Amino acid sequence: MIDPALLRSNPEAVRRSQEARGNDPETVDLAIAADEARRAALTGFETLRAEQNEFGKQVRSAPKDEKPALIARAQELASQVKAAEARAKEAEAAFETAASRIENIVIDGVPAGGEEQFVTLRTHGQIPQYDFPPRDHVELGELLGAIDIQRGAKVSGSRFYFLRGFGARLEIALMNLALDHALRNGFTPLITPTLVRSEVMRGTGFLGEHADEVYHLPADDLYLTGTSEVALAGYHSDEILDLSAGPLRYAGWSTCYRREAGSHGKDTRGILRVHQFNKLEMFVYADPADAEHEHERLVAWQEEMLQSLGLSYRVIDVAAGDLGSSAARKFDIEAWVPTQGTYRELTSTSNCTGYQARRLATRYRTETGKTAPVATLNGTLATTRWIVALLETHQRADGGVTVPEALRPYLGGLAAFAPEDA
RNA sequence: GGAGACAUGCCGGAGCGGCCGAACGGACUUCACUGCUAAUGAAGGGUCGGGCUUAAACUCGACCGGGGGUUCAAAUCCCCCUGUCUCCGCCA
Repeated sequence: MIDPALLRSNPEAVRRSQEARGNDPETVDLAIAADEARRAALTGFETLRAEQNEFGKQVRSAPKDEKPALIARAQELASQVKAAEARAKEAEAAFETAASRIENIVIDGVPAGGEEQFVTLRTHGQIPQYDFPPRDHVELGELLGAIDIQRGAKVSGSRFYFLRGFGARLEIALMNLALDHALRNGFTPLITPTLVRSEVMRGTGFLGEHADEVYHLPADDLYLTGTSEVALAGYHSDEILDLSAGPLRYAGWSTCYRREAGSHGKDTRGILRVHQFNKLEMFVYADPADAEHEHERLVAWQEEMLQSLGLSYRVIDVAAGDLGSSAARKFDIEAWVPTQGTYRELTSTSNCTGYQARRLATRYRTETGKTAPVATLNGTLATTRWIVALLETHQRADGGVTVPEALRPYLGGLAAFAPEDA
């Protein structure tokens, strides 16, 4: 939710942001008009209401014989108030609709334009070279008995899979490595519900344009979350947080469910794009003044993870037109996937400033004692998808895979896994 | 699955349809007292929005789980929803 005060005080900035995202800047003028109409309707209602309240006091203290006349007059007033209140509610709803078309204000420096207009901030690691034809993760997964896609499809359909043996252990190890990394950096682990009520799904903005990405269970009117961000964002809704000791950092561990409705034919091979996977997600409630620094910290922690796993990657500043509606800036880290000859997204971290928190009424107390929306940030610390880059990057000519040192303690010291171990 | 009770501010807990933004306690903040702490005394409070403002102050409206309704007037009466708890049954 956009800050209505900003809409009034600096409509130009809002217009610029909408343009950078490729949205119609006219949405801003419509929202401003709706805001004015809303305030006018509200003032009308409140004036009448004040009159009615005053009248009520007279009725109470009037002598008995004067009461009938007063009540007759009061009845008229009551119907006027009722009508004015209905108008005010309508105007309020109209404003909310208009305001919802305005996405979060993009931070200065974010590249304008669409998906292809991202800026590469830095790259890390050499692009790995092999003196044998590298196998893709599906082939490696089969050789190692680690990934079973055929049976995944048999049991649940396309984009489902079994992780088995080394693959299953690898995912758990990866999640545990990430969890320990989070713990060292002061995160509180949280295992979140993956089914949420419609209000929470709506409040976190996932039932907007991307509603068809979300699994819905109509019998119970519950939604399966595509990321623990949903539950983590809802966790402190309607609360005033104490941020005096620094930001509140949570590491949410959950299974994630995505319909992938708009991506038919895309990444159909393997486990790159699936309906169900696990993810360890960082989620931070921060003072808005500290949000951009915190965002840098989140990227840094993500990079530490990828580096410790020996993956080559680039960090990109995602273009405005490719940001989610709540994000003011987003950094993706894409790891090199040898058999695809390109970088693929492994992590994503967004700074949502106060946009998400305003709608969820998550506030903190400023120095003056007033409340203001907190800034929320999120970022991936590990997901199932990482297995793709891990297997492919660390493969050997015999189809075996070297385990990065950081992961070994989580695999009972295992340094490598070969087809004959399967 | 069946039956019932409850939902009030940071917490506990009152609350005849108008005198209730809400008693009383506790916590908290400020001040006083005390060499310090503790204790004691006094005072003060919430949230959201509108108006007016650089801001504060001021002022108006709304908020007693959520949504409707009755009424001139609802924390209070009625209906629906959600949640919590208790008992019985069932399953583990």
